[in-house]
Amino acid sequence: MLKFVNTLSAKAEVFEPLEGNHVRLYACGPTVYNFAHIGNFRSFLFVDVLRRYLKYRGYGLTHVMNLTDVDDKIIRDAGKAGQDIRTFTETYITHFWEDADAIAMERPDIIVRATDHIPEMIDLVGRLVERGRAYESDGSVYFKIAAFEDYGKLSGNKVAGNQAGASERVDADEYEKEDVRDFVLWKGTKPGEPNWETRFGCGRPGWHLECSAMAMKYLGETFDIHCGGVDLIFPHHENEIAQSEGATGKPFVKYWLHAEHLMVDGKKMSKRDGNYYTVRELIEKGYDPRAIRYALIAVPYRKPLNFTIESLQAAERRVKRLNENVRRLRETTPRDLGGQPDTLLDDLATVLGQFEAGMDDDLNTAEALAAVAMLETAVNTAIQQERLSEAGKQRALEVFGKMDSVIGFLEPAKEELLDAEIQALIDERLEARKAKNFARSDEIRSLLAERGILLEDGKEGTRWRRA
RNA sequence: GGCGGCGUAGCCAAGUGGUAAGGCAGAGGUCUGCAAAACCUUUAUUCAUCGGUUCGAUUCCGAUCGCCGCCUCCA
Repeated sequence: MLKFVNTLSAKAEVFEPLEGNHVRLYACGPTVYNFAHIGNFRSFLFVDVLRRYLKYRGYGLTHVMNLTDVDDKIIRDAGKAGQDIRTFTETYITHFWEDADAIAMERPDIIVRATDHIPEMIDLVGRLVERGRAYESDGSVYFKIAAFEDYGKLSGNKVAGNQAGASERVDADEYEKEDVRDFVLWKGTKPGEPNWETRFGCGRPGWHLECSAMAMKYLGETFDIHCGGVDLIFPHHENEIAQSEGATGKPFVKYWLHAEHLMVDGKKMSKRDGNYYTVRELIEKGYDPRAIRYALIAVPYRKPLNFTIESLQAAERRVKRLNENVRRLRETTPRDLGGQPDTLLDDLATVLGQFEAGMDDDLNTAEALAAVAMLETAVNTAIQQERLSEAGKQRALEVFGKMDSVIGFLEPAKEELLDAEIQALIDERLEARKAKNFARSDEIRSLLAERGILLEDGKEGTRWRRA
């Protein structure tokens, strides 16, 4: 039974889609003003694992992700680059997907840009104004928190700016609000900023508004799951609830799921503090992208993850071993067990059960990965003891495939052909080894190495790989 | 100040009211022309500390210490 810890209740709840077998999922995407760092990707990979597991469990899925392509930092940095924001953000959107592809992130079904949804946002603002939950002031439109009783139900935070000594900052706000708690829906135009002409005047959308408008456009006024990082709980998601429920009078989201932060050296990784790694930077340093994926999902999503190069190196060894173990399984010739019981089949069932139990438990990837490791040991043991049956081999490959549809660490099976000359050398070496002619064997090994082919001798024969 | 999270072996980490999964690293062994890989064995009398509840707590309650996050843009 699939369970999630819902931020709304702070409890584990059994997952039941609102309608039949179909899940509607919204996840806040990146603000595309720079390269996303691996802390951002931890959050996106959590959503990736979630979407993969929902599909694994047989659910239909509509997964929407937004790209915030208009905000203060985008305007600032596009200005520095001398580009319009569309051109500027296009570059980082491209880079975002390059990184996402490298770490095997599946694409959401619907990917939307904020600037393509201005009419929907204005429509939402209109509904809030009609219901008395928003007001215009000095060219901007604000949400009136006093008119929305449920404000704070997600975060437990009733009021923004309640830190001791916060009054100065609130007073310094450049917009004219009736109440310091109120937040801006539509920002009145300012010189030099991109803006849209609307019935609420010339301006641009507030950040929170974007997600409410786009989520409801594609998923309806009430949908199943909304994800994001914990730092979005307040105020972003709290404000989304206020805007959406304030306009529709209906529940906005059934399950809110939030990923904890990635830390580096014990501190939250962030662009502002400069203590961050990007995916491309780690790849350039030679780390395996699949290992980056492993390191980012190995710790369950609701726990802070302290990222270190050591943890990445450990992940790299694991991913390499996993791929080699699967390759060994593919290459091993099964045996006839001669009527002896095939205990591997029992082990496979146990291990798959643990994998699913772990994932069912609020996506406990640590437990699921333990199951993967035990699967590897069970298979290797069967091979070692020469009791891998045809049925066992097929089932083991199937189980690896099922697990990998969720975790995504396996390289696709490569069918590489060797040229005839190299194949002849490998064959000759095999003969030399049989004849215990080790001098010739080593000589051929060197010849092959010069051609970029490395040999590895194992119990099941000699394997080659490209250097 | 308000709200919330965390503290398990050298490191990462799961987990439970009934006596500690898994991974990485380390040690020993099997195998091997050498090596690698693989497999086997081994690595926490103990789960930050101190109290309490209980037949029994790492797991529940309270206190203390330490670390982190949100309350301003943030994944």
